[in-house]
Amino acid sequence: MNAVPAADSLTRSVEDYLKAIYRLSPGGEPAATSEIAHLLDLSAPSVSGMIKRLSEQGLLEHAPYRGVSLTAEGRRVALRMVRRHRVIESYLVGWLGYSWDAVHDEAERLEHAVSDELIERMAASLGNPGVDPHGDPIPTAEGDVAEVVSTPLAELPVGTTVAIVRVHAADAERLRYLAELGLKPGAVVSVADRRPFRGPITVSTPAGDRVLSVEMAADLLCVRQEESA
Amino acid sequence: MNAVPAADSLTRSVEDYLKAIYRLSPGGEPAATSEIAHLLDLSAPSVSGMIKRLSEQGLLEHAPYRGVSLTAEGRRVALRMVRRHRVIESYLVGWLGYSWDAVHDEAERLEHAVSDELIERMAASLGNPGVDPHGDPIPTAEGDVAEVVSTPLAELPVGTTVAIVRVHAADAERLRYLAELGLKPGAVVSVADRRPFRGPITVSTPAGDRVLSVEMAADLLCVRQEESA
DNA sequence: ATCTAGAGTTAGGCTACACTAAACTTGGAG
DNA sequence: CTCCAAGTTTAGTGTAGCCTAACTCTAGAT
Repeated sequence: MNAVPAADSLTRSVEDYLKAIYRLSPGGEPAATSEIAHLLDLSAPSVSGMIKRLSEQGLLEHAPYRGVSLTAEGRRVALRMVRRHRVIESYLVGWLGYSWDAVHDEAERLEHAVSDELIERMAASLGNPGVDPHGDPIPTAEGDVAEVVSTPLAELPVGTTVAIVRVHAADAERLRYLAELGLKPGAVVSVADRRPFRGPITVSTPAGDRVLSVEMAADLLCVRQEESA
Repeated sequence: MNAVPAADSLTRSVEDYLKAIYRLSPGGEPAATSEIAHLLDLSAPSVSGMIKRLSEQGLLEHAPYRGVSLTAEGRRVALRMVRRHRVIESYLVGWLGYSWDAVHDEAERLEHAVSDELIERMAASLGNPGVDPHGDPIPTAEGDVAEVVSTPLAELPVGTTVAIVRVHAADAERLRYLAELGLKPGAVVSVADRRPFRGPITVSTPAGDRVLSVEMAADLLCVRQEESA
């Protein structure tokens, strides 16, 4: 009745730890125990214990009191999980009518259960997209990520015209709100006004002006748009 | 990062036990510890221990040394898992190009990870089918199962014309072989010959005659076909 | 140069779920 | 009616992964 690959068979927990550490070390610099604990909603000692086990397994490099970083193998596993997560999110939005604010939890559970086969079939049926519904790049099956250099809208000067390429809002409510405002990946907007002292930012969109807090604008990653014509 | 329903939160193991017990008590009569152990590939003491826990949780009725049966609540959970399993199998075949012999393991893992929401969306996108690719009935979200009364092809007399409604082969190889022979749910066949002493059975199909062992024929569940014209 | 707050680790404990070995029930054979 | 084999349960362990409490290290303030 049961017949799971089992060869590698990393547990859900292990996969979550590796993914979290990957998230926390964008450049490869070590991640702190407390950061991991906070991200995974666990106690610091639990994380300490798991770090020890994963180091012994060769998935992490641990300098006590100095933080952890992924080994090549750990990074491979983490990227595999990220690919899974983003392919699943894309599939749910693309084929099953989910909205982009509702896919995270589902993907969080499914990413541990799907086979590589299924992920590849999902990706293929979507035309092997390069980014997920939030604009986050989907690593290839070989583990390559195409990171686009982008700037938070919050840091752009007045007058700039940009395309939103990525939306990093954590929670569903924000995502829903941003979608209502038309602020999704692909949208072309320009910064119309910025109030001082971290005051609200006004952006012009094809559908009208929107006023955003700085925190909200920090979630919108943009690339400068070439002026056409 | 994690936000799973959690309210009910039965573990994978528990879900597997309940599903196994459901499978073993088609009529509600108790299932034996050893049968459960065999089906789940566990030791008998492990099963005994779990039975105790699940009885305390009100999911099982346990008469020591006499076997276990599901409570109403246990049955509800089991049927939910069966629905999940069969909807997933149907979806993989219907939309992701899987063949019917390749879906079992995938469904076995996914059934524990999907949300009710996703199952309903999958079912809807298939037009809420009543049976899965093997012809097994899919319980409704409310927990009703429409069992069709069927007879194993192995028990039919020569001359009978039947429609195959359900194929119970356990392993992928057999399923692949049967598919090659055109012996799938929906196929209309008639029993052309039966050799004595559990000898081979010959069935006529639109695509030609097929010779099957009794064991193979026992996997093909059929309903008598009304003679038309 | 020292002290101390805060981060990190170790110690010890708990639950879920598996295992083997040993003890117990049951029902059928004699 | 007794005995035994098969099946079941109890007893005792082990591992994964979590927790709290207590201890240790590091780095910044004085």
